[in-house]
Amino acid sequence: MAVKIRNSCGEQPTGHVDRVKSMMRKLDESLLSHLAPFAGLTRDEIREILDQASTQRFNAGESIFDEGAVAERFFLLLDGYVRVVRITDGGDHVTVLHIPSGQLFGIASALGHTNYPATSIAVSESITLAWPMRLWSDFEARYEGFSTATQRAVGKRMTDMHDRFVEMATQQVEQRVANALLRLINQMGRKTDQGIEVDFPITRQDLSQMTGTTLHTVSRLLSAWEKSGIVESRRKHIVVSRPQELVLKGKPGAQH
Amino acid sequence: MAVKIRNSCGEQPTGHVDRVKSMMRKLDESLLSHLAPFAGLTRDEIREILDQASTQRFNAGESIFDEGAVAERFFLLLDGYVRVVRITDGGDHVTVLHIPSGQLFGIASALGHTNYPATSIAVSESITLAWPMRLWSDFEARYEGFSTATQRAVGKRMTDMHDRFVEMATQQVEQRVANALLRLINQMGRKTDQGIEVDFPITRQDLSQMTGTTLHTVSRLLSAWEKSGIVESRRKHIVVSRPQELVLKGKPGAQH
DNA sequence: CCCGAAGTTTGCGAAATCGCAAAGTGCTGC
DNA sequence: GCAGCACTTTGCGATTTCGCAAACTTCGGG
Repeated sequence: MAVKIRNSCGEQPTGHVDRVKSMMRKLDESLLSHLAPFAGLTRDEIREILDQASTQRFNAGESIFDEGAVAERFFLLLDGYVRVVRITDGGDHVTVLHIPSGQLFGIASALGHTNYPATSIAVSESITLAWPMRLWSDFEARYEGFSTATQRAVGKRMTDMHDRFVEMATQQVEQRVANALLRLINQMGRKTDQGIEVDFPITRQDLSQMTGTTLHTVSRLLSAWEKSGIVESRRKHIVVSRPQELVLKGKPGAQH
Repeated sequence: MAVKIRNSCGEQPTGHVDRVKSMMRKLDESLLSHLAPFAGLTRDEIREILDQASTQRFNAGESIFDEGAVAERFFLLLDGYVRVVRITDGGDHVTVLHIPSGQLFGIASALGHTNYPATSIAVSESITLAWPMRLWSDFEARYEGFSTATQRAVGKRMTDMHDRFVEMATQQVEQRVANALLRLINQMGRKTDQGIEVDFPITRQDLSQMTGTTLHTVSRLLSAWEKSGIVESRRKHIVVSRPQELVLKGKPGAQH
């Protein structure tokens, strides 16, 4: 095994950039072949799909599309992470959803929409493929399983949303934050020596926007958890060292 | 204009029962022809669809299907109202959604599910049509527009859900309850002399389960609003007499 | 006609969470 | 190497909302 190069505190492993560069050079069929919406398609079909796609790179913090804009394109996240947010009249940001790489997003057509219902922002450097939205119905008609796979994806997001809604309606802040963090490390976590780390830069404010609380309260909770040895955190980094104990915090009736 | 017969306080108008009876007798093509999923289909197609359906009647409070059960059938609500709830480990009930008549529900297949993700309960006497779930893909394939219409319906429920999530994350209880009540009278309201009444029996507890609060708090809010002349309520009945003022209560920064 | 169940109201103290303020800390660019 | 900005921490009082308790009201059934 290669010796790990420790880069200046908290950067993505060097592998990332290389991967990105290679993606930008050529679009390999194998990029898509193992993803649910394209599983089972022939090499030629995938080639066809790739040839119609445009690649794009986004820096962390860059917006990919904005709420209300006409939905001209739909996207596949090849690498990185994307956050979907809604902004209220009062200016509050609420994070509706996180997209890990490999998933479609901005799929307004799958929901019968002509405009994007929310804003998408890259939370770490991200690479996307994008297709003109008019191809959506072609894809559904032409490619076996595409439609089913996207339905399933929509269904999953729907039930996730319900889960979070129920959580918001019934649990208190500590439980909500604990569960949000657990979801993050489950779906977008990276193993480290000290535990599982959220795989993109994340602030207290970000967490508060996912859970409907304030950055202050999140800070207090993380401090408390850090004292109990459940998490370790640095600026924009959160490592969960004892996930099982965090699970307890996420359940109603947990001890304090 | 006919003189309105005032029936014993708060019952459904007599027309309801008659309508129900006539539905039970024969299934008329006109029942479906104006509903989005079936719009534009021929008389014969609708006949075909109706012939495969089974009709069922539910009393208020009766469960139509339960969370987790294998999704054997999908439903169309012909008359009445249905509430979709999730029940937490802690036993809390959270209302995810209300279905007005004319809409499909229990459409797990549209979301790629094999089991119902939530429980459905009739909140007033309700009549449903139901089809075996295996027909879902037939319907999608055979009937022009069915698929699109259901996608749109799913999309609408998705954005509604997002809206409510954002609301839950950012607004305080009074605003949430005000908005919930406004949605109820907009979508399932009935005009009366005193204002707009929620068209099915609804308790403080029900409202609290829609908004993530307690029946006590809802009671206090309704009492206050009643004092200001915004609503009038009797046991299980809520009439909004001044909707515009309720809209103000639903906005952040409203005066008290 | 009365009784019991279900739904509603209200008071009051307790708890959770916020909001504001101020200070600390780490990172980046120059 | 330093300045400035972004992010974080923490204290404390204010506010919202809950939780519990008790009484009241309405309705339907026997």
